Amino acid sequence: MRFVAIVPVGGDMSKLLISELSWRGVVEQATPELLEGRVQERLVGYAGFDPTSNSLHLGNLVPLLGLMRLQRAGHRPIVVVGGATGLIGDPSGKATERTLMTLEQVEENVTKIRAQFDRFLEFDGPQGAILVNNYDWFGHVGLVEYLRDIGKHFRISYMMAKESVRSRIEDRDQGMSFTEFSYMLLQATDYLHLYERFGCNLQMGGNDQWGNITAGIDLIRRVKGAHVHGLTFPLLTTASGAKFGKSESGALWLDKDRTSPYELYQYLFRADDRDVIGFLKLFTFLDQTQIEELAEEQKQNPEGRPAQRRLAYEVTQLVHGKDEADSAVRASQVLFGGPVSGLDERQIRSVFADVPSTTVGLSRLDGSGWTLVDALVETSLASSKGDGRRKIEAGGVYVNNERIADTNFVLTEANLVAGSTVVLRTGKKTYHVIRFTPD
RNA sequence: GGAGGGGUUCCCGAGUGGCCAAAGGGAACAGGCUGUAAACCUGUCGUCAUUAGACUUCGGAGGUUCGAAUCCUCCCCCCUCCA
Repeated sequence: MRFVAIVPVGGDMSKLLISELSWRGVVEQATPELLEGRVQERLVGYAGFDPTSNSLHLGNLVPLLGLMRLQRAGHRPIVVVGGATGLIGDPSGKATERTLMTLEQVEENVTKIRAQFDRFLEFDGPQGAILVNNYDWFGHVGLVEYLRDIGKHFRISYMMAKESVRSRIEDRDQGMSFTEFSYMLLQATDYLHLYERFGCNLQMGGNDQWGNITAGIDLIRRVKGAHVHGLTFPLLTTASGAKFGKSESGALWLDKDRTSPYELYQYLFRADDRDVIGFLKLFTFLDQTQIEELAEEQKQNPEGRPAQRRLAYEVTQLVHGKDEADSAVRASQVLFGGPVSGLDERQIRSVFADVPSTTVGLSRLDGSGWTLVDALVETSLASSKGDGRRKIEAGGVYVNNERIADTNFVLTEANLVAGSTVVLRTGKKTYHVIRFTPD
């Protein structure tokens, strides 16, 4: 991998880490000894990822970067994929009971997610990251055994007092199943297990995880008499109140087949001025000086978006690598740079790689041609013909970056750029490339 | 098991026989302004249809009625209290 861990020795290690995380605004809550830099031993820190989908998403990058920073500071990261907990469903931060996923779904998601960690963490060497699936230790535990060994350590009043439980019980028409109520026990057990097996002494997670994390800390104290630590990250919202990491088309995934590098780049490129510096601290490895310089540049030249530009590039590179990041930049330059009609074959190709695209047979343009409305629907730029027509009427549809106001517009060979391509756009920034192949 | 309250269009939430494709808000989408920003303003927001209009929708299945999201029957699910 790309980096070499700094390996200082001694009690300052955790102090360095915590001060690094602090100036970046990564710490929402932490246990006092950790926060005050009084932890002497090397940290073995874990973060859990429940397989609620077949890919990690942008939001997962926060704990993931937490693990990366931990490792770079000379500590040891553990990734827990929640093959078991994913079957139960974490009520934390959820207003409503969730439908259970099937075992097959979870297994499939676990497989896909596991593979995504490779590019972020160093798994080799004595301080190498460890990846485990909690189904490995939950899959065969019997209920009676579990209730005796773990359940006995939890008082109902303690569990009821947790925010995740209380808010649901208090809600007049929500309530909560025993299944979800039990979730915190499972997560606490994870921590205990990792403590016993790997000497794990830190759990990190989003701030909604605080209750689950402290449940684990308390369990370990009771069972082992040991003192371990916890840390939570702030939950991100954007300045305008939207959830971070959700675009109009849903979550931004780290899997390039679900969210292309170009889309990821564009999402970050559009970050609010008020958010962008915070995001740079949170999502990049740029140091304090570099970020201050960018903040200054941003102030001088907001329309140049130097901070957003850098943020988008850094994150895209982190997630997809340098080549993908470069081509996302190129595609953006081409599409937002001016008229598309003058594009040559090479530029077109660089755009293809990343921008959402559709390939259709050239014969679609034969005869009476392909109506623009139909093309919008087929490329998902419009959700229905009515929607497509409305967008055209409102002046929000462009063919090769030229506004089309006629709802009856028909695409023909005359609209091809570089002999094979039509660039559709709705609104200011949603592009879709159609490639026509001989058939 | 008993009593009561609920399930409405993406979300919240009004609607208790026709004036309901269904108020209001949010989200979202499009336009304007701009910096591919924010804020603000405007429009749209079930499907098809250029229009007229047609069709599908209010947990599910039946039924009453000229006509049902609204009434009746059965079923499913959720909440609260009692046992």
